[in-house]
Amino acid sequence: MKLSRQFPLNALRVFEVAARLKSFTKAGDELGMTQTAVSYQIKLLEDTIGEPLFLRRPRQVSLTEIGERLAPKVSDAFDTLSEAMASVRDQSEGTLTIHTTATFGSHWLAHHIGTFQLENPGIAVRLETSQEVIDFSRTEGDVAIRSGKGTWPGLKSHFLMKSHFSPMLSPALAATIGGVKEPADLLKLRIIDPEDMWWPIWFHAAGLPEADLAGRPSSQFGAQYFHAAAAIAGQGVAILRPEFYADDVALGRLYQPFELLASDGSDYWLVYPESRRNTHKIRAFRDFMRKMMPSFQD
Amino acid sequence: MKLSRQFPLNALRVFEVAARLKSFTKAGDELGMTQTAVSYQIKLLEDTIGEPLFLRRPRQVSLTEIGERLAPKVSDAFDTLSEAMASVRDQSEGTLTIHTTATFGSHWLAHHIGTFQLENPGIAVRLETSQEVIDFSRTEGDVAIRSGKGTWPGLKSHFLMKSHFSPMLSPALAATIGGVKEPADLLKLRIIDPEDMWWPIWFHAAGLPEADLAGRPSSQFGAQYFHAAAAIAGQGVAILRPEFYADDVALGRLYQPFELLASDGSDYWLVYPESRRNTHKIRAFRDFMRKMMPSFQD
DNA sequence: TTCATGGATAAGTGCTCTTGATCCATGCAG
DNA sequence: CTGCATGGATCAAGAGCACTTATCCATGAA
Repeated sequence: MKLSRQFPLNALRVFEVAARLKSFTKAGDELGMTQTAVSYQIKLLEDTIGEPLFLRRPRQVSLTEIGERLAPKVSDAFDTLSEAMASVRDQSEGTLTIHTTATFGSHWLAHHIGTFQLENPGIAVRLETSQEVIDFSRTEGDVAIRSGKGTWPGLKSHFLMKSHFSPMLSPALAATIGGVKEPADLLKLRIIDPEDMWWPIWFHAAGLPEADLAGRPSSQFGAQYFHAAAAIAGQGVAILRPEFYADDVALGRLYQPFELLASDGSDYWLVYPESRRNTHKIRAFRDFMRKMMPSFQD
Repeated sequence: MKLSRQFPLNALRVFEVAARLKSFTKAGDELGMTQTAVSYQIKLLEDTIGEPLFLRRPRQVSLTEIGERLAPKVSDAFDTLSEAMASVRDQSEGTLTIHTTATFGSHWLAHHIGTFQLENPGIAVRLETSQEVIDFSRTEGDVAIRSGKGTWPGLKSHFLMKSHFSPMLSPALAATIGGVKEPADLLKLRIIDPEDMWWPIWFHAAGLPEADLAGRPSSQFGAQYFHAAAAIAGQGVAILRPEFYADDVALGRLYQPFELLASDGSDYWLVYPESRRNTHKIRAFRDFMRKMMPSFQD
C-alpha cells in the first residue's frame, strides 16, 4: 500500500499552511505551488480523515471544528521537524572531522590548523589520527589526509606534497664523528629502524645501493614520530620527511646533512567523498589547504 | 521548486523508522515497501542535508552523530503528528451533528434519539434545528433531515416518511359540537392558521374543495409546533402530521377524526454528502433510522 | 569454502501530483 | 443592478518521482 495514502504527509504540510493563512491561494504562493494543488491536497487529507477540515465560504475558507483542533498540533509537529532539520544542517556545517596520519597531524596540521580555525570561526575541527585508510561510508569523517598514489575510487583527491625523505640527525651526534660529509658517513652511526623501507631507497638514490643495513640492531619504534624523537635525543640517525621538522632544524635539534631527497612514490593527499565536494565546510578546508600548501593541486 | 525537494517529508518518515529499527530491510517491512525504496529515501535525505546519517557497516547500519541527533526529534514530530491525526479521527468519529427541521426534531428525533445514543455510546449527538436547507460545504454538519422531493445534487438521500397531514383537535373540543362526524363539521370550529396551504389541500382531498377559509381570523403561529400546542389547549382544530403526535393521541389530548391523510408532495428525507456515506457515524445513524422508520428507503 | 544476510545499484514503470484552462459564486464599486 | 475582482472547484493531461524487480557485492557464520 502506498505510504502517502495511509498518512499523507505532504497534504498535512499543505494543510498547515492553508490553516495558518486561511486561504488556499495564499498557501499555494507560500508553498510555491498552484491553488489547484492546494485544493487537491486538502481534499486528499479530508478524504483520509473522513471529515471536512475547511468550510468553503465564498471568497474565504475557514476551519471546521475538526480543522481547528488539528491545525495547532500539525503546526507544532512541523515546527519540531524543521527545527530539527535546521539544527542538523547547522551542526553538519559546524563540525569538520579530519582523519589524518599521525605524522601529518602532529607536524603539519597541528601547526597550521589554528589559522583555519581563526579564519572559520563557525567550524569546529575534530582531528582523528589513525593509521588505517578510513572508509567514509563506514566511519564518520569529512575529509582525510592520506599518503598514497592519489587514486581512490569514489573519492576526490588533491595532491598536497611529496612524501620524500632524507636522513636526519642531531648536530651533536654528527659532531661525534667529525661531521657527516658524505652518505657513507652515516653508516658509522646507529641507524634508527634499519628495517625501514626508506633506507635502501635513499641509499640507492645516494649512489650506495649496497649499503648493508641488515644485522644492525633493529629498534622499530613503529612510527616516524618516535624515530624523530630518538634522533633528536642523539640516539642515531633517522630517515624522516624534512618538511615536518623545520622547527627542530631551526632550533638546532636536528639537521639534514644532504639535500638529496628520496621518495617511495607515495605522496600526501587530501581526500573526501566526491559527492560532498560542495559542502561548505569541505570547501572551506580545501581552500585553506590550497592556500597553505604551495604544492596543492586541484 | 518541488515541495519534496526542499523538505523531504516521506524521506524523514522513512528515516525515522530506519533509525528506530537500525535496519533498512526491517524498516521496509514496517512501512510496506522494499529495502530498495528505503535505501533510496535515506540517500535522498542525506543528499538534502549534505551529511551521511547512517554508517553502512556490513550486515547492519548505525547512525552517525548527525543521525543520532536528528532521529529523536523526527520521532517526536511524527508522534505529535500521528497523535493529532488519531485524535481527530476519534473525534470525527465521535460526534454526529444532525441538522433537522424544528418539527421533526422536537417530535420524532427528540423521542428516539436516546435509543441511538444507547446503542452507540461512542458517538455524541449534536442536534441543530434550522429552517434553512443547509449546505454541507459551508456549514458544519454530518447529516440533515429535510422535507422536500428528495433530489439534492451531490447528496445521498433516503426517504423517511410521507409528510402527510390531517386535521387534529382535542377530544374535549370535539365534544362541544357533539363530535366530529364528517369533514364539514370542522368548519364549525376555529381553524388554527386558516392560511396554512395544507387546509385547502386536505379539504380538496376530503371532497370539500370549496371549503372557504378566507375571512376567518388568522392566527399564524409560524410553526407547526405552536399549532399543535394550540390544538391541545382546545383553541381550535389544526392540520398536523399525525406521526408526530402519537403520544398526545395516546394521552387523550389530541385526536385525529378522519383517517384521510393529504400530502403536498414533499416528504421527509435523511440526507448527507454522498462522499461520506461510509463514515462510521453516518453509517450508524443511517442504520438506526432504517431500523426505526418502517418506511425508510435506501 | 559456501551460504545467508543486508545493503547498493541500475533500469523500468505506474501513479501521484502538478499544471493550465475554465467555470462558478460572491462581494464590491460605480 | 451590472460588471469586475477574488477565491475556490473541476477537469484533462503530462511530468517526474517513488517504487519495483533484478542483480551484485561484502561480510559473518557454519
